Amino acid sequence: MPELPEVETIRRDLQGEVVGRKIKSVEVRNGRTVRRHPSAKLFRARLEGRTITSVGRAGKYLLLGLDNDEVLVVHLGMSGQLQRAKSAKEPKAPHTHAVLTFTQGGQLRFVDPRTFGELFVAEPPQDGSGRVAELAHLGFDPLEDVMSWDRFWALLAKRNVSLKALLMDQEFVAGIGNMYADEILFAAGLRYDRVSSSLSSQEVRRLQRAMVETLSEAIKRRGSSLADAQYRDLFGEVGEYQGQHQVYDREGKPCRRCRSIIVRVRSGGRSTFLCEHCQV
DNA sequence: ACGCCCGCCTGTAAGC
DNA sequence: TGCTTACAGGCGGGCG
Repeated sequence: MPELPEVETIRRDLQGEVVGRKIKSVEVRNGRTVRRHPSAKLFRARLEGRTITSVGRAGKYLLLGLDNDEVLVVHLGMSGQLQRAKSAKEPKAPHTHAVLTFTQGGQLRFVDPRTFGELFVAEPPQDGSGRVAELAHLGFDPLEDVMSWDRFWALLAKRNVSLKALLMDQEFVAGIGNMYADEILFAAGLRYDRVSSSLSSQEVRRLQRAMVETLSEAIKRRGSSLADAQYRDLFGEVGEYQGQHQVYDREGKPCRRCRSIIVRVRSGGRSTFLCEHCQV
């Protein structure tokens, strides 16, 4: 399940692969993928003939800047993948829902078995924030928007939610999902159900540090690929960070720090993994 | 304000 | 072995 580290890995690879390329044609093979648009035809018309000028990211969204200042937004959802094909002749993977063909040859393909992902073209950002209107709700970026710990503390103090709910709230901080929320909370030594406003200054500092370091390290290892909804990068390769996981998907295994057994609890239909000894 | 549920999806794996 | 069921979860919406 692609979260910030996986999306950032793809963003960095895309930069060298698609910037400067002109979109010759667009094929939409599953209309659900472009559901924000009235029709696939209108989606295609917004892209054909455009050149990609930049590749950005906002939370879990990829932002492909176009030469008319519009933005192709790519959201991978649960199971979305972008695949770089050197030639149109390469066989298409099952669930290939959209294909961009470049004038210089080669394709960018969107593959998404569970179809939670989507593509849409957004109007140029209007308000000077640099953010397209559809993504205006997103909170700060944990890696781009560095803030002092006391400002972070002030943000936490305003809320009375569990730490896990807060970390996963895209309107608070953008890019963290179920998996990295658990890993960050382990690294911070904090339980998922601690109320955000109850943290001491030391705990706030630990949380902020854990957030930045966990996500940075995961990017260095090119993200996490698990058995379910295998994340793959632009070239079909798996990530390596799953080998570093401390708690996520490690139910029943010994904590790498204290050897206690990692437990799984369920709430709201979601799993949380934690070490009850290391996280207080 | 917040917790929790549902619906949207399909591949995988566990259970009978 | 073969069928059924549960599970994975990002996100938007709704309900209490």
